[in-house]
Parts: sequence; structure tokens; C-alpha cells
Amino acid sequence: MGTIYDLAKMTGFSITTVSKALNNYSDVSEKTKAKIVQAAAEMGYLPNAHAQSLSTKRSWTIGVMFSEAHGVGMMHPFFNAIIESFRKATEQQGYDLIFASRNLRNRDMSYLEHFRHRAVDGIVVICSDQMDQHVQELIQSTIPIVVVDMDSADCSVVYSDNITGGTLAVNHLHELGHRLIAHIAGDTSTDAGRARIEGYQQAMERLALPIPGGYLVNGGFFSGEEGKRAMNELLALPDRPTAVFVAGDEMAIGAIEAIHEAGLRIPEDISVVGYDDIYMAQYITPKLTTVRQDTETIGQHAASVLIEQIVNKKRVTTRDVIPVNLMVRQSTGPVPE
Amino acid sequence: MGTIYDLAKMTGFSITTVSKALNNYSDVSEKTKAKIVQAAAEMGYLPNAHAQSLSTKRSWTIGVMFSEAHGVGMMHPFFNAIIESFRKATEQQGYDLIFASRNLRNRDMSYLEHFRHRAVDGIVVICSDQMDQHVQELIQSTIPIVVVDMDSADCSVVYSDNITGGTLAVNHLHELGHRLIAHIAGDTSTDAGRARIEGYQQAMERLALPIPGGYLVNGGFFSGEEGKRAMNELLALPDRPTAVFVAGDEMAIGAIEAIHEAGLRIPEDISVVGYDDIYMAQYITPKLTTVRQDTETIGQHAASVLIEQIVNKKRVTTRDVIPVNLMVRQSTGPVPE
DNA sequence: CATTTCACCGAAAGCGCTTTCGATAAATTT
DNA sequence: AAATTTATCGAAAGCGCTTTCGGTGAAATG
Repeated sequence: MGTIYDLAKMTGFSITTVSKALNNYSDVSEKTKAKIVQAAAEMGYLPNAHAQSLSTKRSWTIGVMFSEAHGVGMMHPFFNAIIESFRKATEQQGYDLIFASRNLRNRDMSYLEHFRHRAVDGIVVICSDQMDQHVQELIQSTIPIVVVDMDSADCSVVYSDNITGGTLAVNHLHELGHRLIAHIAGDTSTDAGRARIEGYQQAMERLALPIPGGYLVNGGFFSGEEGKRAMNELLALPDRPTAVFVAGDEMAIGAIEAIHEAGLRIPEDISVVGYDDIYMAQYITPKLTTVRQDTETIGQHAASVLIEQIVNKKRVTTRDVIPVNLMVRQSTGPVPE
Repeated sequence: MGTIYDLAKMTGFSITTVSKALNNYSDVSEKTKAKIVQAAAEMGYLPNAHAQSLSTKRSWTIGVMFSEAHGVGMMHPFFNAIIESFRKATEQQGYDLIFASRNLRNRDMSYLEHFRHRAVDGIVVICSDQMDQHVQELIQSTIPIVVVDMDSADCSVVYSDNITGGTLAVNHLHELGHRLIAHIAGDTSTDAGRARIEGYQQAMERLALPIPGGYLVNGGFFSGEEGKRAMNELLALPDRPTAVFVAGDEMAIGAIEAIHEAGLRIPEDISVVGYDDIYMAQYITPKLTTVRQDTETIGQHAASVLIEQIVNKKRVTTRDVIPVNLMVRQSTGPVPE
């Protein structure tokens, strides 16, 4: 430990000079700079981040908020991959991530309040829910911010090209000869859910394929359970689809379970394409055909647009739509006779 | 925003009194306390955490370190579930988590240095690798610490009962009639890997089952790829096992892929039991029989043992071994004729 | 009524650092 | 040699908060 005072005493210089030496100011000679740096290394001196922040009004921290609306937290592989990529990118620039809650000591407070309390330099929110009060509050604030996986006109956003994603899936299925294509959708309260529905509908219309009643079924919030339930609804239909586009991989895996339990084979009886390309997608049986979201790029872009705001001290509102691409594997095949 | 000075000016009291009122000191009358609290609410006053930390030497932050030795980061479902549970438990007590890196601005530094710089109140490390230099350095420091998924005599640890886990798996297989039981192990540089091997061997010995050459194969660092590779080695054996205990679920899923690609059925031809019980385990086909690690409890215990040290201002070294239990699903069945 | 106690408040120092603004001595210029 | 510039350093204020230690007037005690 040891403070800058100890270092000053040890080297015989003033704390001013010590501070300047450590921060590489030009008005301290190379010789004393060297002495001080050396002494600092010897005593294992490290500046106290809180003192620095207090004095410079820069904390080198970024607050991250996960929408915990549906209890996914940081456990969802997709969000998780994004945050990991984001973390790598920001830490390279010297920022640390801090996960704040709505709870301060005993007090209950909003995320914005918590972030202001912690004096973070910027905020990243990973959230799909447009209506989340806390997210809106953050967006309306003046703190630099970037939101991922959601659209907004009032701040910088970055998300996948979900409409194209939906059409990619449908077109692939169509090329395989499928005409009865259903969609297990993400909840329409999420931008991602809505956009994938949009993509699905656009593609179907462009291909002049009708969407029979019951073919568009809400799969809720992307969980395995919901996917299974939704698939069972589809299987109960009089005119069963031969292919289904599922708006999320976990949901798709739930759907696959339902299909297997119904005694049907994939892709011989029914084709399924997922969304996300989570790590597991390529290991399950059958390997999942899915629309890959580029979590790496999403995280990186989010980081750079946020840091740019922090550095320039001004908020910007940008929209960054990241391309997706189709990973064709083994859960899709030609339409059955 | 606004500082305590503004509040003082606004209410006409001194900053001393304001501070005391906000911190509920007994030597300020209820009446002025009320006035001050009210004024604080009106102006949206929030104390600056950095100033508080500087003055109280308590930051209400916990540093988290993931061993990134094998590039898993926070993306591994198991580590991830633990951190999520840990987060919930600590945030309830008012702590925020900060993810620090080895990079400070441009400088390269150790985790310990970084955590000292940030003046965290405590540290949680999630790491399986005994030999990690950074982890050792953290353990040898004086900062309150808890390490998860690894053993150490020099600090508080919490991990699963991996030996019992191994024997549970083997016993289950034995009861199903299996005698040719192989083990795809986690790397022996990890405590978890070693302990599961230990459990496997103990159980085999107790059942008087021989472990044929090649039946104990290293699956590396728990990835799907490695699991697949290891399983292929097993399948190439002249005397193929009828059952295999795999030290991790992702690895197990890789192994399952290998088995399927070899044209064999699970569990008719070969039984497999995994380890972890990740979310996906119950959704894949076949549903995975696996040893469940209680990530919820692990996270909670880690949180409480760490916070206790922080509160009491003294380090303790405890060992907390969390029970596991076997989730029997459909990837295991009677031994083939 | 004099004295002690008590309730309530504030001045001031300190936490560890940055940064402005002078001050000094040495080097340059005229 | 005098005037000016340049290089190098430090005093001091300030960042926003906590906490010790007294100080006041009012209430309680004798």
C-alpha cells in the first residue's frame, strides 16, 4: 500500500512532483521522474482509484445493467457472450465493469441512481424489453450510454439485423421445398421478437406463402420450456407444418424435445431452424441449423460507441445493425413427401 | 446531482449535521433529520461513492476474478450460474461486483494490484487451476477472499463434493448392470478433474471392477470438442465400454455427438452420464443423466463466507464442500446384451 | 438558585489524489 | 552584463464525504 505522501517522503520531492512524475507530466525532469517511478515500484505503490476519481471526476468504470425482467440475468448464453466481448473490448481501454443492482445497502433505488452514486463513466444496458422503466430512465439521463438488443431513437443502440435473420431462415426452408412453415416467436414486447416475426412475415409474403391460422405462435421469453409448449401447440394443429423457424436456440431445443417426444424425426419429418447460434447448437443432436448472431461484433461495437461518447464527453445517438448469417447444419432437410 | 454542501446551504445546517442526518446519527434531532432527508429527496441528492470510500475506507465493492486460463471466461454455464447466484446474494447486502482485468489504462498489472487499486472490500475467484500465479498471489494477500471450485489450505474455499459425484455416477451405472465403465476426465491440473477421477476410481475399486487400459481418458478443459475427441478414442478401443462417465456436461454433449456419428444409440448401445447439470442438459436428446452441482448454494455460501470476513475484518480459512446429487434422465439405461 | 447533565449542532481535520499558479535557478538572448 | 526565456519544482486549493471533539443552551438535579 502506501500513499503518495509516503512516496514523497521517501524520494524527498513534493507530492505535486510525485503525482506529476507518475502521470508523466512534461514539467518534471527525466531524472527525478526515473527516481520516483523506481521508488514507486520498490514500495509497491498504487494510486487509490477512489481518490483519483474524486479528483478527476473520471472513474474508469462502466456500469452494466441486465434487464432482469424475465429472470434471465447474466445466465442467458446470448447476453452473456455479448457482455464477454464487451468486457474484453472495454478492459483493453482501461475500464472496469461494475454490476450494480437496485439495492444500495438497505435502500431501494433505481439503476440510474445507483450508477450516479457510483459515478460510472458510462452505461451499457443489455435488454430486450422496450417498456422497462429503468431502461427508459437511463436513456433519458445524460450519462453516456449504449443499449444492446433493443431499438431506441434517444440513444446509441446496437443490435442484430433480425428482420434479415427471419427472412434468411424462411428462404432456406423454402429452398428445401417447404411450404408449410411455422414460426415460434419471441414475445412481441421485445424488439428482437417483433423483428424476427416481421422478417418471417415479409419472407412468407414475398414467396407468396400463406400463413395458416395457428402458424404464428408466441414462444414467450425464449426459454426451453416455452419452446416445447409452443411446439406442442403446432403439433396439435390439423395441418401440421413441415418446418418451423424458432426465434431462439434454447427455445428451439425445447421444440426439438417436443418433436422427439411426439415420435417424429428431425429433419425427416420436420425441419427446425433456430436463432442465436449458442455454443451448444453445434453439439446437440441433430446439429442445429440456426441464424448466427455475431455477439463478438455486437460487443465490440457497443464498447467503441460507448467509449467514444465518454472520451468526447457528449452523447450521440447512433444505430448499429449487425449482420447475421445462416448456419446450415442438420436440423433442416428436404420437405417430406 | 448536487453535493452535501448544496444540501447544507439549502437546509441551513452544516455539512456535518447533514452527513449525520443522512447516516442516521443519534445526535441530530428527529425534526432536522426529517427536514434534511426531505430536502435530499427533493434535490435528488445522492452521496458520491468515491468520496465515501475515500473517507471510510470501505468501498462496498467485491472484485471478481475468473481464471481465463483456458479462455472460458464468464461464458461457461457452470461458472456463470455460480457468479449469478453470488451476485444476488452479495447485492442484497449492498455490494456491487466489479470485474477487473490485468490491464490498467496502458499499464499491465496483476489482479491483486488491480484490486488494491480499486480498493475492493473482498475478492471472489472462480478458478479451477491450482497453479495459476495470479490466484496464488491473491490468496497470499491480506484482502478477504473466497475461492470457488478449487481447494486451498490458505483461504476460504467452497466447491462441490466431486469425489462423491464420481462415485454416484459409477454406482448408478453399475446398478444398471454396466461393468465396462470408462471415464472421460477433466484435466488433472484442475481440482475438479482430479477429484472426479478419484471418485471414479474409488467406486470402481469398491465394486471390484477393473479399469481396462485406455478407459481413463483425459478430456482436457471440459469443452465439447475435447469431449468428442476423447469419446472417439474410447470408441476405437478393441473392448469398447458400455457406459461412460464424463466429467462435464458440455464435454458429455460432445461425447454424445461422437457416439451418434459412430451410428450408435444412447442409451441402448452406450450409456453416458455427465456432470454439472447445465440448463441444456434436460433439453437435449436424449435428456442427459448427470451429476448436478448446486450452483445456487455454492454462490450463496461463497457470498456469506466472504462477507463475514469483510464485516469482521479478519480473514478466515474455511472449507465448504457442497453436496451433489444424481439426476437420472434418459442417457443411461440397462447394459446391452 | 447554582450546578450538573443532556440534547443538539458545527469547526476542522483528514481520506489520497490532481491541477493551477507561482517561484526559483539555470540557460539564452540581446 | 542585463534582460528574457526555459526548465523544474512546490504551496495550496479542491474533489465530496466522515468523524472527532467541543461548544452551546435547555432541562434536570441538588
